[in-house]
Order: sequence, then structure tokens, then C-alpha cells
Amino acid sequence: MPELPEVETVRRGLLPVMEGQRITQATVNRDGLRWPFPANMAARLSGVRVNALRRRSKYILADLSSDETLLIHLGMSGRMLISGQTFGSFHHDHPAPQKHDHVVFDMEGGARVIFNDARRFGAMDLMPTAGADSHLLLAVLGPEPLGNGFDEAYLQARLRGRNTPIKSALLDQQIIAGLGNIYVCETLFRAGIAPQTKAGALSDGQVAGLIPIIRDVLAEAIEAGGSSLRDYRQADGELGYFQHSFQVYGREGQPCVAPGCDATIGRIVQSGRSSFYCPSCQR
DNA sequence: ATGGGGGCCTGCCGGC
DNA sequence: TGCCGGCAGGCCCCCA
Repeated sequence: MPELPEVETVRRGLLPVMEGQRITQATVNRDGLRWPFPANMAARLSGVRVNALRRRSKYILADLSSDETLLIHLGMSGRMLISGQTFGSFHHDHPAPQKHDHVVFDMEGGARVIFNDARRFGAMDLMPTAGADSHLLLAVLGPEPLGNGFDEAYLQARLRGRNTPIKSALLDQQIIAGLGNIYVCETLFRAGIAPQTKAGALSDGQVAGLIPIIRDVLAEAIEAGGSSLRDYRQADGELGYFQHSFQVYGREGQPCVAPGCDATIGRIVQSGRSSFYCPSCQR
């Protein structure tokens, strides 16, 4: 589902209706998603203010006035749907409840935020804000690709000697946090590196070259409001449009976009995931 | 330690 | 129209 750019887009969409506002009532419609929800989650979320809405990798973190932090993961199909906003004289009414509306936040400003997740691969948890970084799901994550801790020396060190394909290595959240299948495919195309290449076989120059490419791909996707496939929607229900910029993802059998290249985009399966690539441009 | 595969869920799409 | 197989943005867990 949502990779880093989509999660960042969702976070930005939620900011105006959640940050600095109180959750007047949280409604929890099932026991859990991927894992059981923490005890008394609805009560612990009702009546508290959202002091800050942050992102770490593909997780949204809401720091609450109760000194707890709410962790939200969208899994593959999770969406945050917003209603009840007023734009000038236009009021956006709340929609009728939908299948898979698992958690509902009614905000003091009148907005309603609904966590809807058909496949239930998503997750929510609550933890003390003071120890949020040491949460089991967050402590193991590698650096943020758009942050200062992600540089040539780091990535070279992490890939050195690794026998796994570079495709799998870049999907490994412990090496770099936030990339998913789409943006790894697009990154490797731009880098001209075949997805099957062993991570440890890349030259230092090739690894160094990946850094700005990863940053560019992610920044462009955030700028475009993410990518919208079957399940993903921006927080306000609008569609992101980065999917129109895909050069290889989902383009099996179509011509390569590189000038002068007459090859067709191929697809192989690695670790159970589809890798799209140009067999001519990527070596 | 590392790498690969299974499984979790539901929905959608294409083919017959 | 209906059924069935294949596929989907993530990621934990188990096994070799």
C-alpha cells in the first residue's frame, strides 16, 4: 500500500483537521486489525488533544495531550477519509458508514476522520510519547531516505557483502525506511541497475548514485500527492497523480520510455513481489 | 546471520 | 451473468 510518499500525503491532509484539535470522540468498531488494538483504545483517544502529527517511515504518529502517542499504519489498503469540513459556505457532510470503517475520530472542529481498511493489514497502537522511538515497530527501522542519516557511506556499508538482490535490499525497512515496491522499481530504472543484481556486487559509485535518485523519486511523488492505485486515496479523497509518472511499475509488455530504447518492460517475481524493469536499460 | 517463502485479508479484473 | 485464478502498495514469522 501506501509507501512513504502516500503516507506523507495522508499526514499533510490530516494536519488541518487534526493537529492542535481535540478528539471529542473516538469510535472503535472491531477488536483490532493486523494485531489486537491496545486495551481501552477508544477511551484513551476520546477527549485528548492531538498536539502533533508526525511521520516515521510509513507510520503516522499522533502525539496526544495524554502523553501517549498513537501509531497508525495503513498496511496495503488503509485509507483516512475526511468529512465534515466547511469550505466557505460549502459544508461537506459525513457519508453513510461504509464496510471496513474500523476506527472513527470525531474532532472538535466538526471534522470526522475514518480509518477504513478492507484487507486489515494496517495497525494501530498506543505508547508513552517519551518512549515512542523505542516501539518495537519503529526501533528496527533504517534511516529516513529524505533525512540526514541517509548517505553514501551508510548505504555502502549496509549493502557491502550482501548476497540478496538489490531489489530486496531496498525493500528492507531495516536498511532504508519507507520505500515499497513501486518506488524501488522506479529507483532501479532511473539508476540503470537490474533488480536481480546482488546488492554486494554494486560498485561504490553505483551505490552512491542511488542516494539522489531515491530522494528525487520520493520528493517528486510527494509533490504529486502520491500515487493512486486500487485502494489508495489521499486523506481528503482526492487522487494523487504520480502514477502517471511511472516509467516501469505496472508497465509489463509496454515500450521502454528511454529515448532510443526499443525494448519492452519486463516483469519478474522476487521474494514473491513483482519487479518491473527494462531488460535493456537496466544491467 | 541471511535469504526466501508462506501467510495474513478482501476486492477487483480478466478469461472462459 | 457467474465462477475461478491471479494479482495487489506491507511486513511478520518461520524455516533452511
